[in-house]
Amino acid sequence: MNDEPLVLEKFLPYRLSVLSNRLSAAIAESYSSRFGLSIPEWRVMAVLALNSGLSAAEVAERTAMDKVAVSRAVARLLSTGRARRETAAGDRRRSVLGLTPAGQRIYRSVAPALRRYEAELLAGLGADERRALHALLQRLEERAGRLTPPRID
Amino acid sequence: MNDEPLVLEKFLPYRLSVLSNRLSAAIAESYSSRFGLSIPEWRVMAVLALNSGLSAAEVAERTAMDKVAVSRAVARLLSTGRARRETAAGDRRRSVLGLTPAGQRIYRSVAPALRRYEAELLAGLGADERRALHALLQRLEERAGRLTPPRID
DNA sequence: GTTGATTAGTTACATGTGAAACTATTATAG
DNA sequence: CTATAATAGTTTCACATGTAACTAATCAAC
Repeated sequence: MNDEPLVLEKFLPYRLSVLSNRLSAAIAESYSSRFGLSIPEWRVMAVLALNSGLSAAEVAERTAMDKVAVSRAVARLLSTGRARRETAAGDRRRSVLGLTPAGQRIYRSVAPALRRYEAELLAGLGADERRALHALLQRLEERAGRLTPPRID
Repeated sequence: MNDEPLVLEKFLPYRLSVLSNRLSAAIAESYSSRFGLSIPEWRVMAVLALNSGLSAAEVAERTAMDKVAVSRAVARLLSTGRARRETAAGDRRRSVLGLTPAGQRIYRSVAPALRRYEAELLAGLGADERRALHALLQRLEERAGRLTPPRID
């Protein structure tokens, strides 16, 4: 039905991957060089900053990370004094996570820089274009969730 | 100037990362389970299929991979009989890469499935929306290239 | 042409990552 | 209750990946 060749540079998933990797690398470099944070650590911090008291599994949900990655990121945040952990009263399997004051300070230092960066990235777009981008991404996200994976004959 | 919290789920680089990882994982699963190809191997194949005779460095450019990743992917493609390599006449450092017939068969089997997948992904969008998406991505790509990295005070 | 600098590509090392196995705790079935 | 299953989180192992060091070939300068 469609026999055109697959040109990598025009293939949407590839373009998203390249763009995303560029952005992530630039962003990660900033907080890694300043605070020695990895991407998983920063994601956990970003979620805990606004949702104190989550369990590891809940953090995993909201960061799109798997539980192993969360476990490791939390372990490092604990050992560097940036997160705290208690055991949930009533279910001693569950942990109750939060940032320490030191962790909160780091978050308040990193978050605005990343928001500025995002703002610069979007600076070329008008309000309508931003809305369009937002809507398009949302449609793609939904659709990606439902889609049946590629089937190679 | 802007003190709103950074909500991960609304942060553009994060959204792109999650979407891109979902798509890449679904796609990679298909050719990995069918042919044992890794993402780097597939990318190299996709480029060589349409540009036979490239050197490793040229492949690296077009796939946005670094030279080490290309070297390893090529090594595996050679050992599995899917790529061939000669030494460039006139510059014996340079390699001249291409797919073997076996590699071409795999490409012709995988590429249409991925194009169908992309088509399904875009099926919800009208022609105008696709153009808008294309244009927006292009603007973001350009801008990401120029942008100064986030500066944390 | 010999020396030093560059370029192409590979190898080594240290670290990151995912899948599966494991521990501890809680829930469910009988 | 007791036994079995399910859940939260950690650890282990094998493998992937990035950085830096390395080898080989070419280029540039003299």
